[in-house]
Formats: sequence, structure tokens, C-alpha cells
Amino acid sequence: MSDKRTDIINATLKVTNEFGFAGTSTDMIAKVANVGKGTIYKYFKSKEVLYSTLFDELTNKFMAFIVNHFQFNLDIQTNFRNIVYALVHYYIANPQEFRYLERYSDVSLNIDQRMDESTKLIEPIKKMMDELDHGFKFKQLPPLAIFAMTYGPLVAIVNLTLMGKIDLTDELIYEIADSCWKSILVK
Amino acid sequence: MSDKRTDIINATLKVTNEFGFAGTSTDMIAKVANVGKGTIYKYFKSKEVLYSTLFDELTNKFMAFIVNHFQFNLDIQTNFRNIVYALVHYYIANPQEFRYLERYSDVSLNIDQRMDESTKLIEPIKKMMDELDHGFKFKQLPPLAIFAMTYGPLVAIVNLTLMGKIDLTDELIYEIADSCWKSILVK
Amino acid sequence: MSDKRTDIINATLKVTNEFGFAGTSTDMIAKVANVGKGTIYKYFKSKEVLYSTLFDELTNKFMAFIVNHFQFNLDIQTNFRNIVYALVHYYIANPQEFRYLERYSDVSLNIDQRMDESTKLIEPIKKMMDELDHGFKFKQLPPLAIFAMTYGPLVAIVNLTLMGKIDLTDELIYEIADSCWKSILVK
Amino acid sequence: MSDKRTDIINATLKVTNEFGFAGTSTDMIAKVANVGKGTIYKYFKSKEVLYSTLFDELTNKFMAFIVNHFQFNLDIQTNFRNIVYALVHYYIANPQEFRYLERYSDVSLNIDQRMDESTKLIEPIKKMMDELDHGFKFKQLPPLAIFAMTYGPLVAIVNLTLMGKIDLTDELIYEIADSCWKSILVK
DNA sequence: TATGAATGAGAGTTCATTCAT
DNA sequence: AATGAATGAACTCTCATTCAT
Repeated sequence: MSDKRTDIINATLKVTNEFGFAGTSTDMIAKVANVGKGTIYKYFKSKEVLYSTLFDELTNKFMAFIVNHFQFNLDIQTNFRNIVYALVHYYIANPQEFRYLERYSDVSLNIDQRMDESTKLIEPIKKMMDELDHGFKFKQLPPLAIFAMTYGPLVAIVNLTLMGKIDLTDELIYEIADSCWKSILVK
Repeated sequence: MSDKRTDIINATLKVTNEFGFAGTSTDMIAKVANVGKGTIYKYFKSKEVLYSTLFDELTNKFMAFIVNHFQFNLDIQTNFRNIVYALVHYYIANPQEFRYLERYSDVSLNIDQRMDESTKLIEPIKKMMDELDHGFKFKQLPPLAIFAMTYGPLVAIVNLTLMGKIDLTDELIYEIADSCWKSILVK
Repeated sequence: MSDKRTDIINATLKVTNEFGFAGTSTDMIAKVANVGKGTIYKYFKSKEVLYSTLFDELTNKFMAFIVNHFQFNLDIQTNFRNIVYALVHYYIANPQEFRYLERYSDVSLNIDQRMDESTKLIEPIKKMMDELDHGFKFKQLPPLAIFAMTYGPLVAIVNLTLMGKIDLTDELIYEIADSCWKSILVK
Repeated sequence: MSDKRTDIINATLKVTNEFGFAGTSTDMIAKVANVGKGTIYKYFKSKEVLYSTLFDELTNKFMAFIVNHFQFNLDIQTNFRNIVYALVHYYIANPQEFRYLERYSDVSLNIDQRMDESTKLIEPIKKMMDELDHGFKFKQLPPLAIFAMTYGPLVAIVNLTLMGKIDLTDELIYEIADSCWKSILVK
């Protein structure tokens, strides 16, 4: 049995990926979701709400994925490596989710809001790191700067892979992970 | 004396920054540029052409800026540092241009095209590095991966600065520049 | 109960008659049809399609009218008279349809297409005449020339009547029908 | 030395023929006439006035052509034949003028006005016939009906010829002229 | 006199949203 | 609950006309 709300969410992900936010109409979503146009408005107050709801769901799903990969019995560097690895693979395996998250910020324009979105992604990780008693000394950079120095290249790498411009190997992923790690440590 | 074409270009930069590509209408551009709606079409065949023309102009302006900062009497690492420094400052000083370049690639959907756009930005730099006889050994990564590992963090840093989330110091810029540099070198 | 599609078609016929094809806007059609502007596009892909659809419908309606008046038990000359009679009366009774058909061919510019349109009107009649075994010998003119010699005066007569310049009597119609008939026969 | 007014008139004839009244813009006329857009408005108050002026000029030119072909020393039937012949050849030789006259009535919508236009064409001919003392007895039809019965087929024939659908021979022209003549005479 | 840059009303069309069924 | 016909505001773009040069 199919759940119409889920059908709509999935259709939105699919259609926005193929045609962009600008090129997506409720008509198309309804058609792909196999529901009536009005049904969308039974579950979501507006198109905008539908978009932001999907963003929230993807963010949460992604966060849960990361958190679930953290292993408390391993040291933090290994965890970093592992998480980077998992993250990259998650994005590669779910390109539509990746693109949606990437593009969404251009739709929800308000800058403060954009920050909140980035924060949603990084905050829990940062928290975990702060709370752990590890032996590493991070640079005296603002936490978000550290985020920028790790998340930035990952996004770029995933993008290049999805465009078919580079051949992603596990080796490359670990190479990048280590580079990033080093870049945020005090020498 | 005001040049209408310039007025339109400036208005487009301003309005798209404030309201996003989706939220920008020719009406708004015309009003902000203080020209008639029809005048836009005297200078640009369509809204899309206006957008892409602005993108090209910003890209060229930016490239010229970078190239002008390259000093052949200095070694490549110092040039890298200087260019990163100049680039970050340029973006911080011209946030609207930065945002426009960032967002435009997300609006023009075609993936191959997006690649071409990224390439426009990196190609000349890459060329310069290849042609120079420097003593550094870069990692055996695809050139675009190296680009990702340097350009990615910069964009992130600029974003965070523009959001007011981090306080950008020259020290921080050089810190990042050096980290990036190290991350692409063979250890 | 009103059918919106029909309302739109009727409004189009009415408005184009009053203001011509050039002077008719979708706004006016929508207003006269008492529907939203968007409703037009639910039923017709474009204004042009709306116009051509109306043309086709009028052509078919007209053809059906003629064919229904053909009586196989009567000789061909009597049928000719009757059909001319019916045709003229049909046009006089439906001046808007007549004007629409007249004007449409001048609006749709393509010459070959115009021919097809004229052909649509004459072809079935010509066919009927060819297939019947009648005793008349028509002049060795191209069939379309014969058409021109019969249809041309009828159109002119209807036009003059609609303009109120001549008083159309049944007598006059038959007079013209007979003249036409004679003009295409071998003496 | 070229006269700009004439250039504009000629350009209008040419462009409206190729693209129809709806598809013709002042821009195109100006370009073809090799004058500035504003110049058109120096000579004609508006586009509409330009169109109607051209119509009037063509009408007058055509009328003069006909009148000049009337030979008072010949009997009226021969004159009729000759005029039909000249008329058809004039149209064939000047298809742009023919088409302009044909199409113009769809642009100037007002029905009374249309009448005036038809009248312009036939009035002088009618006058000439009335004033002459010839031996023929025309049917007791309204003069315009007689016109319809002669002018109608001619227009149709010219149209078919210009479309390349029939091969116009002098023989055919005379055949039609005679048919028309007979059709308006009392038997 | 001649121009064409500039204009803005108005064109055709789309689409998020509503609501009667 | 589910629908999709209906809507009209808002969009991009055109073009007859004006007017400073």
C-alpha cells in the first residue's frame, strides 16, 4: 500500500532533480506522484512548505546516517575518516538527495535561514567532537571555519564525481579525509 | 552620465542578490535600473541571455583580477598564498558578485554546462601552474580534485564571513591558504 | 448547464467577428466567455490552436450541412440548385460563421495551407459530382476553376446581403445558381 | 534620387505580402525601406494611416488602369472582355498589389467601410456602363449583384493562378469573361 | 529633416492555489 | 480523503509610438 504523502515527497525529489526548482510545477509533482494536484495541498500548506519539509527530512535522514556511523570505541581520527568515507558514499549513492540539499539553499534565499541550514548539518558533529576527550589539538579556528575546510572539499569532490569528471576511489576519499584532518590540526 | 546597459546589469546583480533568480522579474530589474521594461530587450535578447551575460562578465572580471595579481618574479607558493588572499578579499568586497557566481551555476541546470562554468574559473590558473617550472610535487590527483580541495574551502570561508558567522582575519586567510597548499602536495 | 469549452468557442466566434483576428485578445475572449484566462489554455494549447480548431469545427459543420442536403433521388442540377440555395441561406443565417471562415484563410498566411483549407470545402462536393452518373458535360476547365466560378459569386452575394446592400430573394438565389450552372457547362 | 515616402510605401507592400498584416512591424518596414523608424511617422500619422493610404493608392492606380483600357470606339461586350483580360493580367503581374487589396479588408474591420472599399472598385465601372447607350439587357439584379457575379470568379481565378493551382491561359480568361457576361444578361 | 534609443501598455501564456464534487 | 477544473495574478516579451538629438 502506498502512502500518498510519501509519493509526493519522492516525486518532488525526483522532479526537482531533473528539472530544477524553477522548472518544477505542482502539476508535474502530482503527475509523477500519481495523485491529484489538490492532494498535495492536503499534506502541505504550500509548495514552499513542501520543499522545506523535504529539506528537513533529508537533513534529518542524513544526520541520522552520520550519527549511526560514529563508533564510540574508535578514536576520533578514525571516526573522522570513517564518517567522511560514509558521507561521500552516501551522497554518491543518493545523488538526488545530495543535489536537493545543495540546490535548496538557492531557493530559500534568506541568508540567516541559510546559516541555520548549514548549522543543522554541522552542529551535532561539532557537539560530539567537543564532548569527547580526545588527544588532538585543533587549530584555533572558529568551529565553522573548520567545518568549511572539511565539508567544502567533500561537496566539491562529490560534485565532480557525479558529473563524471573524476573517478572516485576509496583511496582518493581517504587521501582527502587525511588532508582535511591535517589541515585542521595544529602542526 | 549613465549607461543604460550598465544600469540594467547592475540592477540585475542587485535584484537577483536580494530576491534570488526565481524571485526576480524583468519588471523589478527595469524599475531598479530606472529604464523601461522594453529597454532590457534592446540590450539583451532575453532574460536568460541577460543572466548569462552578467555571469560571463563577472567571470571575466574575476579572472582578470586574479591574473593581474600573479607576479612572475615570485615563487609559486607565494603566488598561491597571494592569490588566495586576493580572491577572498575580492569576494568579501564584492559579495553580490560572489553570490551571483555561486547561485548562477545552480540555476543553469545543465550539468555539462555547469562543468564548463567551473572550468572557466579554474582552467587559466591550472595552465599557469603547469607551465611554470617550480619545484613542487603535487599529488597524483585529477586536477579538478585539486581544485576542489582548494576552491571548496575558500568558498565556504567566504560564505561564513558574509553570513557574519566568522571573523575573517588576514591570519586566518593565510592559515587556510597554507593548509590548502599542503593538502595538495605530496608529503 | 454551460460547457466552458463551448463558451470559449462561441466567445471566440463573437469577438473575432466584432474586432477581427488582430483586434481579439485572450483577455476579451475570456471575459466574453465568462471564464478565467487560464481556462482557455485548459482546452486549447494556444490562441492559434483555438482559432484553427474553431475553423475546423465550422468547416465540418458546414460540410455536414451541405452533405445532408444532397438528395440522391434528385438529378445533379437540381441538387446543385438546392445546395446553392441551402448554402446561401446557411451563411445568411450564420453570418458570424461565414465571416470567420472568410477571414481565417487570410490570417493563416501560408499559401499551401490556404489551398488545403479551400480544398476542404470543395473536395467532397467535387467527389460527389465525379462519382455520379449524370448526363451533363462540364467544361474542360480545371476543377478548381469551376469551383471558382461557382463559389466566388456566392461568397460575393452573401457578403453584399450581409452588408445590407442587396435584398436577397429566393428568386435571386436561383437566378445565380442557374447562371453559375450554365457557366460551367459546355454550351 | 529616392523618395523616402515612396520607399516606405513600397516596403509596406513588400513586407505585408510576405508576413501578413499581423506579422508586419514598423521595424521591418523601416528596415526594408532603409529609413529610420521615426521617419515613417513623419509621413504617416500612424501605422493604420500608412496601411489605408497604401490601400487608397493601390485602388486608384488600379482604377486608372481599368479606365485607361476602356475604348469608347468598341462595343461594351468587347470592352468587358478586354477589361476582364486586362484586370486579370494586371493582378497576375502585380500579385503583391492584388494580395494587399484582398487582405486589407480584413484589417479595416468596419463593415460599412468595407463596403466603401468594394464600392470604390466597382462604382466607376458601373457608371460607365449606365451612361453608355448599348443594346444589351442586363438582368434585373442589383448592380452590385452583377458585380458579384463577375468580380467574384475573377478574384478566385487569380488566387488559384497565384497559388499555382491552375495554369492560366488567355483562352481560359476569355472563357470566364464570356461566362460571366452571359450570366448577367437576360437570356 | 531624419533618426533610433527609449518607452510601457498590452500581448500570450503559466502555474500555485482553491473548491465544488 | 481525494480530485482536477477553474482561476487570475504575474510572468516574459513585443511593438507602435515618442522625442531628444
